[in-house]
Amino acid sequence: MHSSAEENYLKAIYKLQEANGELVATSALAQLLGIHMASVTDMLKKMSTKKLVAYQKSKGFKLTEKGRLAAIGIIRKHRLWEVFLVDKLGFRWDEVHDIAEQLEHIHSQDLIDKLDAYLDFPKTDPHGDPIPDAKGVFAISKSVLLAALSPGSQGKFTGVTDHSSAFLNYLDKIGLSLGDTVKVKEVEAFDKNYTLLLKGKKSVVVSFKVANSLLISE
Amino acid sequence: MHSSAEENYLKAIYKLQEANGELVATSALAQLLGIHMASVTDMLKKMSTKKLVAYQKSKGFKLTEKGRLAAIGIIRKHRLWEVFLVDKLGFRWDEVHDIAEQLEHIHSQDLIDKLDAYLDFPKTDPHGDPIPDAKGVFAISKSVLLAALSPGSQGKFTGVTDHSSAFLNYLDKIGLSLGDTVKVKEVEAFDKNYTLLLKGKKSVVVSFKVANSLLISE
DNA sequence: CCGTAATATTAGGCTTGCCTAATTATTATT
DNA sequence: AATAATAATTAGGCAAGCCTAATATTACGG
Ligand SMILES: [Mn+2]
Ligand SMILES: [Mn+2]
Ligand SMILES: [Mn+2]
Ligand SMILES: [Mn+2]
Repeated sequence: MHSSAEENYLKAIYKLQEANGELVATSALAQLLGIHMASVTDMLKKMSTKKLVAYQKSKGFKLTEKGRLAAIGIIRKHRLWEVFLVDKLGFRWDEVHDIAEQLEHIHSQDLIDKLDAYLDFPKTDPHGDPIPDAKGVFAISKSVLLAALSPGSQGKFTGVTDHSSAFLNYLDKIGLSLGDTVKVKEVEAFDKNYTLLLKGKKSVVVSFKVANSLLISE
Repeated sequence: MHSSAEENYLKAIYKLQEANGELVATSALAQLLGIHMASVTDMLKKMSTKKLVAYQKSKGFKLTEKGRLAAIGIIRKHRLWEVFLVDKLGFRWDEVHDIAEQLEHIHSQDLIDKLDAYLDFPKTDPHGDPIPDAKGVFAISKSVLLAALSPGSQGKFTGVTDHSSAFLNYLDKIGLSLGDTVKVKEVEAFDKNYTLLLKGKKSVVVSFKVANSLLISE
């Protein structure tokens, strides 16, 4: 059984590896975890001994297969708990992350299996992020940033790349929800503002910054 | 916010205080928590500084009002989570304690409020133990040990004093469930075996040891 | 290729929560 | 009351995870 600290390292390393390719830097991990580099070096040596990461001194490190599977297990738990909090307990999507950060460290395979079944085996969490199955396999979803679409194209809003409360609340405010069909009506050349048509009814104008944080599928 | 270790101390002290009256001994706490006396003395000095316990060196200690309320808060969370695990996820009553031991340490008032509402404000947990309300108040329930009843008397089976899996499984096996109406048909003078009538249908014979672990109400 | 800046590691410490061994306090026994 | 047994505390240490300061390594501009 891994400690909560180890599990948080695993998640963070996984995230950085996904984003930036192979080798992860001490500095990047320290920044993501909000701790100092010396602490990261310390911990990585221990995790290396446990074969959770492959560590090359002063070069960088990456997850071993064992570490990768452990990381995916935590992510699975985090996202399933988020679904529970929103679907069953009625939390808003901007409120659940911090609680899930705690719940993801509960150790019980039986619990997570039963929770998964209770939630009817959800494929995505409240933010549109994919939930790996019990074997650690993610359903492949090909989505693109809304900011990459040209006027006239449309698709379904299926995820966000910014998970901050501020951003999620903003989306609530303008009435943009996961699953909405969105059509790019116009892209203003001057300031790159996007005019979007939602489900053919209302239209909203969002900045490039926002368009660049919305994931569109289909 | 208290650490999980502190919360476990609070719960244990509360339990001992309930069972044995006022002052709690270092040795009793050490035994209940499965740690050494020196560790308990250490921790109590810290918790005393935090005004969670009133500590009289070499005499004993007890919870302050602050400590008592904190302890009841943990018990409330533990029991609500047990209800969730049994009622919603389909765990058996003998499987939930260890998982609840972890879940009780999740810090979120909002979470526990919403969970309580989702479970429809249960008054007892799957073992018949009372769940304190949000203000820390227990509904007073006057129950007696089945072993204290004489032939002819009856009541409702509403709780157990032995929470072990072995005992709970045994009750499942003989078909005795929380809420059953139980009538004492006969008490064998020779070996103190109890012959019980369940809901007027089947009858079972249980030992004194068992009768002494069953709580009866009404 | 060299010096400097940026990255990373090492050394030494701290807090939490536990341990063992030694010492002191309390309680029980004669 | 003196002694023995039991309970409790103190002293000194350890592992996990963090920290700061010092040192080493790598990368980069000239
Ligand atoms: Mn999250
Ligand atoms: Mn999420
Ligand atoms: Mn329990
Ligand atoms: Mn219980």
